[in-house]
Amino acid sequence: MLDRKYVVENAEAVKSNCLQRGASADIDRIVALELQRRAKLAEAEEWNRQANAVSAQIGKVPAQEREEFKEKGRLLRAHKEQSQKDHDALDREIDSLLSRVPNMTHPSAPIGNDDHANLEIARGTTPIPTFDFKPKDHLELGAIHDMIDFEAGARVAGAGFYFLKRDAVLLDLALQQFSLSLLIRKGFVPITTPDVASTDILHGIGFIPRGPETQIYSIENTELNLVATAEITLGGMYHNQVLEAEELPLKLVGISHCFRTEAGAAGRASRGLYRVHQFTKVEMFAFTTPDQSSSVHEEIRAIECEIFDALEIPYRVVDTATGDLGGPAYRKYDLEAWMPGRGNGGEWGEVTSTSNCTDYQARRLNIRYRVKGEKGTHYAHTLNGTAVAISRALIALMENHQLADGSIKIPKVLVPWVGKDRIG
RNA sequence: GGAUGGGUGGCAGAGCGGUUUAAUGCACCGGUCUUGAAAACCGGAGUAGUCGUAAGGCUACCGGGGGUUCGAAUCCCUCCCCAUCCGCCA
Repeated sequence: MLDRKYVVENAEAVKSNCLQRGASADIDRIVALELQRRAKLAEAEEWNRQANAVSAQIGKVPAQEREEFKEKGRLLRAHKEQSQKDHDALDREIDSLLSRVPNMTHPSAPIGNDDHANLEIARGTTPIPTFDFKPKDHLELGAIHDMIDFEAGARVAGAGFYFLKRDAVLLDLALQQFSLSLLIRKGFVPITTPDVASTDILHGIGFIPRGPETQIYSIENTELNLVATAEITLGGMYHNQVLEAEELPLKLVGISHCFRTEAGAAGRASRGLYRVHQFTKVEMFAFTTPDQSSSVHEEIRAIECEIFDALEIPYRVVDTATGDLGGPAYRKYDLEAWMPGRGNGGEWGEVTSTSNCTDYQARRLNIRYRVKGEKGTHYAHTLNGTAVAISRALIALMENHQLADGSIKIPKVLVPWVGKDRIG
């Protein structure tokens, strides 16, 4: 959420930002309502002040005059209640309008309506493989080695769920172990998080759990929801907390299951593991001061590259265009891995994403930091980035490392965890 | 899940309907004293919103929400959390 004061004072900049991001938001109305709200607040406070003054006198006033003062107090409180009610109504309306206004945008982010405007800015060290045979997709490879069981997943939980079996399980755990230990070496604090979170935490991060197009599974008769990413729980971890500036940047690496309804995604290219309702993800998260966030964002991006280079998977890095940033991101980089089994002869498919959300999430979550010796507090900046999303990493890994006989080469860095250098 | 006791400023801890602008102690910052330090003494200090060029006002905040009252940290309801005990259980 943006700062109201900022919106009032920079209405034109906010408007043009909304335009670039394809967000329809009535900024003029927000500004007008906010000005009304402030006036109502001043009014309510003034009634309250007068009422307080009357109440303070009652104890000292002679008994026969008390009734008169009480009546005066009642009247003032009634005025205060009315002003307060008006104020609260304005406040709620502003809040609901403001929650649909996206974050401001990094000046270097490419401008455009959707992912076609995304800008490729780098490639990984592993070249796109050339096969002297017809490469199989991960579904065929999975079937050969009995690694993924979609039919059983459907029987148990419906389409979009699956069982990992045999070597896929070893790969799953190997990817987690490898990425986690790499991040621990880089100073990230390892964390396993709840797989559910309350609705207000989801709102704070920028998810809308109960809308018609929600991506979120909610638990009936509770305020709990299955998390779509550990970003939700890691960000929520410090809800309403004040951090010390000297402990920033605070870098976390969390492991969680991720649940997504994928409502409205039917029909999109989604064979196999690419778009599923549940997967496991190793996620980076950072709390920083405002002047640290850009460099930490670059650091997270570099770590994502390091991981996929180490996995010997070809990828490109994309600077996400304004129209494709979503609500909270100020800037976003995606890693798109080469997936030989996608489309006709291979396609890029998103495997990681890292966002600098500046203070957009921290404002609603009320996560602040304090500088020693200075008065007051400031909102922290939050960043998130995928280390490894297991399902998509598996696709890229299996399809890129396949050999003519259908066997799959295990990248060197995973061999210690898998216990062998080849599947099949 | 049941029973009981609790949630007050950075921490400890009083207050249980109106001089509370939340006592007091510790920790913290500044000052006096001292060659320096300690001790002692004096003073200061929370968060947020809002008004004001400023100095400085004002309002809210004693786990969250609601209620009673002219007035609530204090009384009532409700939810959450913590502690201890019991039950159950990976």
